[in-house]
Amino acid sequence: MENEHDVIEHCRAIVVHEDVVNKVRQKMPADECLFDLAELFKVFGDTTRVKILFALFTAEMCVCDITALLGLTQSAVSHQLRVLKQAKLVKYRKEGKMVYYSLDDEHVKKIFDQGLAHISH
Amino acid sequence: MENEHDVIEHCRAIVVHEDVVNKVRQKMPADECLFDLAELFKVFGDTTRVKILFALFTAEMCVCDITALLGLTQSAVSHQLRVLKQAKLVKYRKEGKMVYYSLDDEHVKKIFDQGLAHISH
DNA sequence: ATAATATATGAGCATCTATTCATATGTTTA
DNA sequence: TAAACATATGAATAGATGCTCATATATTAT
Repeated sequence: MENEHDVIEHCRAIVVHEDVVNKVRQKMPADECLFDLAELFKVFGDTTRVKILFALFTAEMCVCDITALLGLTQSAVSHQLRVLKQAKLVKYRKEGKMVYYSLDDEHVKKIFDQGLAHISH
Repeated sequence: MENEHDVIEHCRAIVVHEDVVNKVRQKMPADECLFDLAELFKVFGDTTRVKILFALFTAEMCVCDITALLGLTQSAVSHQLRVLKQAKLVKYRKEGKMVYYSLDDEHVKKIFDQGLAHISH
């Protein structure tokens, strides 16, 4: 009963465990879901954005504050805030000519905590 | 007492909230820690790797199985397994000419669950 | 209205990264 | 030993990404 498998690319696959593959395939979330998840983590995959999010754990900050904190250009910070905004991770509030950013998500902290737990072995 | 602030780059910064910046700076983890965290999330920031990890939630799999499941080349899968291995997210076991990969981390599932919670608003 | 200031944004560039292709390594079978 | 096969890996390439620079927008003060 193991001989009638379809030939699967590159592995000459009389050995592929079709039962395992099928079981796994059933339990996989939809492709779109996995794509969106990767997109979310991509946002977390940059030191500048991680720093901004960590900063916002502590306090709401204006762009100028964040720029001062990180020692980057205002432009660089603004570009990254846009990415965080698009990912719905931060929200903003305008007050005069200043714009105050704050967290807009309850999950980020938990995700970061688990991440920190991983890297400390 | 707000007038004696150092001039901080690009913002003419009589307005920067020095107290806030200082408080935030105190609570920031070490740079190296933030860097490592971003590196970890970078690993999660790719659809192929996310798929591999999700697959391994369900079962241990050989490279051939994973290749069949994802419809990629064996080389592509192998390269990504290396990345996951280096990040200590998967471990492997050799059996004859085949190599079986499985999860090597308790945090990934929790991180992914929180991520999924975020993307479903 | 003009100047000053805070933030946002488009273009360009340098760097990084995921895949492919070719090939190497290591194991099993004939 | 030679052939077949599973996996790993180096080099090359195409596409993505983060920063800088210049400039636009919007608000406040003069």
